[in-house]
Amino acid sequence: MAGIKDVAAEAGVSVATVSRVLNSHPSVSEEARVRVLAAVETLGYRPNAVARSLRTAQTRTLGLVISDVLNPYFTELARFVEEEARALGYSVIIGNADERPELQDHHIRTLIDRRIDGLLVSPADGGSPLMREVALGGTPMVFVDRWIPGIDVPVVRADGTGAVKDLVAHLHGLGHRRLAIIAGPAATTTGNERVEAFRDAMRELGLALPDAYIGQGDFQAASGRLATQRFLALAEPPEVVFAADNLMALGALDAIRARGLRVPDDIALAAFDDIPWFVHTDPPITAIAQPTADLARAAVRALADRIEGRTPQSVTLPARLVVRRSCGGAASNQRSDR
Amino acid sequence: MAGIKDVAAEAGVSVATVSRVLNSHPSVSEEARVRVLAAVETLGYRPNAVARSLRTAQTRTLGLVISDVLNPYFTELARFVEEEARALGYSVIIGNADERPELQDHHIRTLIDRRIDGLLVSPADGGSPLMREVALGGTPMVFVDRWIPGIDVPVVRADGTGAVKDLVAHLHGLGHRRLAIIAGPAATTTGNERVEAFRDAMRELGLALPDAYIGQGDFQAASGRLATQRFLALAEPPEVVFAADNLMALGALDAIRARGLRVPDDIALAAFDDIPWFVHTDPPITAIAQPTADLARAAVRALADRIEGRTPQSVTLPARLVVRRSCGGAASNQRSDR
DNA sequence: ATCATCCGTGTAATCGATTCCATGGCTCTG
DNA sequence: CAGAGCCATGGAATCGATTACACGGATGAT
Repeated sequence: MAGIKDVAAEAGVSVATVSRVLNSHPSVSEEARVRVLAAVETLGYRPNAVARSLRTAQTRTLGLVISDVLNPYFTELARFVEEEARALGYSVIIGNADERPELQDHHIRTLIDRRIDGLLVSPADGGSPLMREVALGGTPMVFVDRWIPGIDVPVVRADGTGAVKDLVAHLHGLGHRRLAIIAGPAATTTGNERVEAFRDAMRELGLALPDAYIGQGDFQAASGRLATQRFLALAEPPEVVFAADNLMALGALDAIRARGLRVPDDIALAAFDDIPWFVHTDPPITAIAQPTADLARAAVRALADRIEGRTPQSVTLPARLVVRRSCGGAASNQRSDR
Repeated sequence: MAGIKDVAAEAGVSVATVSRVLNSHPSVSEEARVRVLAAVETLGYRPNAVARSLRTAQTRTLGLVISDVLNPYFTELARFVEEEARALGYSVIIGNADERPELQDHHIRTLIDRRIDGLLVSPADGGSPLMREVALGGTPMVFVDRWIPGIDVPVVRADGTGAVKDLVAHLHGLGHRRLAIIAGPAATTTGNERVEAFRDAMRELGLALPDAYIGQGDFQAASGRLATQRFLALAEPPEVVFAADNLMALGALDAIRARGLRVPDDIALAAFDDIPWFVHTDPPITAIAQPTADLARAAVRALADRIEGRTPQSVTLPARLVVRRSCGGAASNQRSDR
């Protein structure tokens, strides 16, 4: 593969001049420029990004570590992150932690070794020593969706409290009183916040959230299934199950079906995170939608700000309730999404 | 950040010795080894992968260019590709082409510039000049799922002909005679092959596939919706719609619902590509499942073979039919997947 | 005892770019 | 017309690793 030296030889100039042309440095004569460009063209020269990175100490690459690529919410997030990063001239390397802290650490380490310019993380746990070290070590970093208290890094996330309040009011209005929730891992912020928001919203309406109505999940479908089986086995099962993410909602749906029950007639179901498939399930599922694209864009911009010496800002955007048929009532096939 | 020189100084040896220890070169005294390791530990030294790559001319990174990350089939593929690559000591950079050839070219170019060791591609089109050039240029490359005729590169894919035949027999057995298909883009191999397999299977049963029953899609939901609307507007609409991928099936489901029809009573539906969500749609959708994990593993291994000087092999694995309720008949909620 | 081998180690070249500094020619100014 | 300043350019240092080569000392064979 042709190098800068070959181009210099072909154009009859020095490598310094070639480099200047390629980086549009002002001090280059028009004649040299055209000669270099012609040489680049005939040789099909492409600069070696590895060599350039070594010298300039920047890779124009961002690392994105997410907890589960198979979760459509994160897939979508990743897609928009890449889009915005590309617009800003960065590439993205995605690391899938699969909700496993040690895998998360593995990815963070390789990304750092590769000298990525910045790191976007949705932590799978409450904070590995490594993550703290990296943040303190000066690597530009931004948390997205989830964050870790005590690590001083900008956070870009959605605030679901308003939407959860709307949801609880909606359920209350439909006559439901016994509401249960499948929580996410206690080690994640989203795992806790959603339960708290739910509990608060219920309290405001004078409803209690007994411990038996709090299932412990891990953001995976199987845990949603299990938690729901427990709910259904209670002497007084809940009238509504609210899953803290979309995969657990699917597990819940499974468990309900397996029990021979029907949604929403026998039991209602709602989920945090709206995904396209919820329109097509039986029945379509009422969900809380996050502004995924905006979150992704804001996160990338915050990270780019940090990298390029500007002051990054934490961003919190509101989530909103999308009512479908899974909780009963008249709300029908409305095109409330997209 | 500490460099190899700092480690050498700390350990009281030369950089060469440090490098030897780190690369487990045999000619190092036990004493030097422990001293270097200790120095590495106290300094928290991590080798700079960029510098190493420049010198060794390998990045231990694979590029994966897929046509649509939001398509669960490709998401899953990407996830298993990363898993296998990691097991083999490679990182993966994913490029999402969004079914747009120019975006695909962009990703290929940046990946080449970054000197990835090999490229895994599921081409979005019939073959850009760039792709041909890269393949000819000696970059190790493997096609996965889709491929480009005329480019001599190993192909790892699923063969759906058997499963399609099973599907058509299943439909025929249920009494369906007017079968329609929503095809993928003609520029993709999967777009054509699936139609051909369908047509052949029908012919064997003495059925014709009229042009009006071939919808042109682009593997996106919207195109499935459109094609289905056309089918339903025909004087004699089909009894079955078979979508060549999962997103178009979803679009078809939308169109059928919008028309006020019911699946499978009014019209049957089946899809190529099985995804977890198909279990939860209304009704669960009969689909042709690809062995995604095996495909991903085979593709990565073929690429690693090529990179490491062994002879890579093309691999074709059979897809299989998973019967659910969307085509009618007795096939019920069976757990036929996973 | 002598010479060849081998082993552990260090010095320096190398990968392919960017960039500091020196240089020579030119223009501008006083 | 001389000195200052600027511009285009090239030579060489540099980034942080790997590795070819040289070298001295120890070991083994004859």
